[in-house]
Amino acid sequence: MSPLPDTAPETARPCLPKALAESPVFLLGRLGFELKRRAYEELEAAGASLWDYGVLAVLAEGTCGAQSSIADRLRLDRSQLVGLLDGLEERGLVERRRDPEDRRRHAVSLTPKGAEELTRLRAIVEALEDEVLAPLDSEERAELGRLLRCVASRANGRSAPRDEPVAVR
Amino acid sequence: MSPLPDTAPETARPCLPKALAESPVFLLGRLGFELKRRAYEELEAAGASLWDYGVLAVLAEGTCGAQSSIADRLRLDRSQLVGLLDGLEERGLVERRRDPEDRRRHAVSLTPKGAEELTRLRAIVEALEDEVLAPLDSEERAELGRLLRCVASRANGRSAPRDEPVAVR
DNA sequence: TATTGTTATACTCTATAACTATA
DNA sequence: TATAGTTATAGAGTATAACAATA
Repeated sequence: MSPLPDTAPETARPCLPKALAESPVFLLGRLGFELKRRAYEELEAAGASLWDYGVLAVLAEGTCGAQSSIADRLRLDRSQLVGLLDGLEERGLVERRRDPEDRRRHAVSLTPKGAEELTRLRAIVEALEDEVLAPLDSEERAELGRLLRCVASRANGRSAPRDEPVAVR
Repeated sequence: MSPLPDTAPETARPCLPKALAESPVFLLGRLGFELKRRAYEELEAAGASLWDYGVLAVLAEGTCGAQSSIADRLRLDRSQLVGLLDGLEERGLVERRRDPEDRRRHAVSLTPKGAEELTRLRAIVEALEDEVLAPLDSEERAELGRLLRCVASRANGRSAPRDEPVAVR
C-alpha cells in the first residue's frame, strides 16, 4: 500500500521466500550446506579439516593398499589427497610406506596416534550432530536417518555412476 | 589377511566408511551438497544460476524497496547481488528504478518476463526434486519435509543470529 | 604405453575492502 | 558522518593438466 516505506514490510525479518523455504530439496540443500560449513569450522578450530576426518575414518576400517583407493572412497581427486596425507603424516597420524611388490604404490595406515585423533574428531562431529538434531526426539532422528539413507542410496547408485565428485566437503 | 592384493578387498566398491555413511548429519551434508551441485548444474544448462532462481523467487513475493533487502533475505553479500541483478536486468527479467525519496536506493521488481522465467526455473527445480525424492512415497516425503523444517527452523533461529552466511548456494 | 603418486596451473566462488553518490 | 550501491582485489577450494618413477 504505502510506497516503499523506510523498512519495507515484506522484508521486516529477513527470511527466505516461501517458495524456497517450503521446498524439501531446498531445505535439504541449505541445511546440508550449512551443516558442512559448521563441521568444517569446528574441526578447523580443533586443528583439523573435514577431509582429515574423512581420511582417518576410511583408514580406521583398515590399511589402504594405495592412496588412490582412499581418494576413490571419498570421491576426492588423487592430487588433492597428497597434501592431506602430507599433513596427516607430519602430525604422525598416518603412515605411508612403499608397497615392495609395486613400488609405485604407497600403503597408508593409521597410527595409534591417528586413531586417537579420529576419536577426538568424532566427538566434535557428534556434538554438532546432537546440537543440530536437538529439536527431534530419538524416534524422529531414527526416522530422519532412515529417510536420508533411503534417498542417499539411490542418489549414490544413480546420479554418480562414474566420476562425479560428491565431495565430503 | 593377504598382504595388500592388487585390488584391496576393503576397497572393492568405492564406498564411504560406515562411520560416515551412517551418520545422519554426514548424510544430510553430503546429500544437500550434492543436491545443490545438481541444481546449480541443471539451472546453468538452462541459462540461469541458482542465485538467479533465488532472486526471482524473492521478487515474486513483492517488489523490494532496496537491493540490500534481497541480499539480506538470501543471506548474500550486497556486492555479489549487483552482478546478479545486472544479468537479470540485461535479460529483461527484473527492473531497477531509483527511489525518488532516497536516491541512493533502487527498488527492484519482477517483470512479466521475469515471472515467466521463474516459472520455467521452478519447473526444473521441481523435476530435480521429484527425481531425488523418487525413492520415497508421498507420505514419506511429507514426513521428511516436516523433519527438515523442524531442524531448519531451529538452525535458523539459533545458529545464524547475526551475519552468518547461510548461502543459497 | 599405462599407472601411481606428485607438482604446477587455472578457474570458480566467495569474502573483504575501497570507492561514489546520496543522505 | 553514515548508508546504498558499486567496483576491485584477494583468498579459499577445487579441477585440470603436466610430470617423474615404476610397471
